[in-house]
Amino acid sequence: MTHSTGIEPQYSIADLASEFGITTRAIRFYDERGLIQSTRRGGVRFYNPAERVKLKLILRGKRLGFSLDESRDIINLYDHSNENSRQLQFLLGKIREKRQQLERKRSEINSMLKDLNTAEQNCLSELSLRAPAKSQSA
Amino acid sequence: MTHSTGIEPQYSIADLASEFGITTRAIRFYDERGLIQSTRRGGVRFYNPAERVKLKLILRGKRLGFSLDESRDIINLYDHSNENSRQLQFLLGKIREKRQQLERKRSEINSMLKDLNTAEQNCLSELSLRAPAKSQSA
DNA sequence: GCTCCCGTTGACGTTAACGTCAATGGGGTC
DNA sequence: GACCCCATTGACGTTAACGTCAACGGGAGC
Repeated sequence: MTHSTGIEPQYSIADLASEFGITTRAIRFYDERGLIQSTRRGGVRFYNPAERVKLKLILRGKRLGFSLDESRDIINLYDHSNENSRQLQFLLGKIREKRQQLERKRSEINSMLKDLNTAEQNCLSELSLRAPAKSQSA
Repeated sequence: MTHSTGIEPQYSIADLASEFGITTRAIRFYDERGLIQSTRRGGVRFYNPAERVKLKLILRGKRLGFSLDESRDIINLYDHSNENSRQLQFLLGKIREKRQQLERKRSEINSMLKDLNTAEQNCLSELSLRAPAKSQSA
C-alpha cells in the first residue's frame, strides 16, 4: 500500500466508512456538500490521504460541537494555495478567532471537570457515611 | 440545604431569556422536556436560582457538543438526594465516564490548537516571503 | 449467462431543537 | 373599560444531518 515513491493510497468509500465507524451515506453526504472531494473511476468514488484527513477533521469537529459548515471553515484554514497577502492576513485573523473559540471551549471543559470532581467527592463522602467505618468499629 | 437569607430570587422566563441570549420558546421547550422545572404562579412560569444554574449547564453543554439528553444526564449527576449505596456507586461510575469523555474532548481541542498553530506559522512564513524584507529594502 | 456484492443516483423519511403563528388571558394604567 | 404588554398553550413549520428505500449498473466468480 504505502509506495515510497509517488503513488498515493486510494480509499474506497467503504474503507473510510469502516475505518471511522460511519455509514457510506454520511460520506456521500459530505461529498455532495463539498466538504471532501472524490476522484471518480467509472462513477465510483475514491479518496486520497488528504481527503481522508479532512474526513477526520470533520468527525473531530462534530464531537466538539462544530457544525459541518464550521468544520468546512476550519478545513479551509489549512488549505491556502496561492493566496495574496491580503487573503493571508484575513486567514490569519480567522485562525486566531478559531483559536479563541477553542480556548473558550477548553476552559468550559475545565469547569465541567471541576464540577464533576466535587460531585465525585460528595458521592464519596456520602458513601463513607452510609458504609461502616473501615478501621475503628469497636 | 443551608440558606441563611431565607428568600430566594425568582426569575421570569424573560429574565432568563435575555440573560442568556436565548428565546423564551427555547426555555419553554427545556421546561416541557423536564430539563428544568418551573414553579407556576397563576399559570406563569418562574424559576429559582437552582433552575437558572441548570439552564446554564444546558447551554454550556450545547456549546461543547452535548445533546439535551446528555446535558440532562450531566445535570442529574449533581442531584443525588437520599440515594442508597448502590445508586451512589452507579452514580460514581457515570461521573467517571463523563470525566473521561470530557478529557477526550479536551485532548482533541488541544490537537486542534496545535494544528491551528502550525497553520498560523505557515501563514506567517508565507507572508514574510511575499512581503519586502523589513530591514534592508532600499 | 447468472448471481452476488458493492457502488451510484434520486427521492422521500426522520430526529433534535427549536421557530412561528394564532388564539387566549391576566395585570397595569390612563 | 379600553389599551397594551407579556405570558401560555397548541399546532404546524423549519433546518441540519443524515437514514432508508428503490431502481440501476459493473465486475468477480462459477
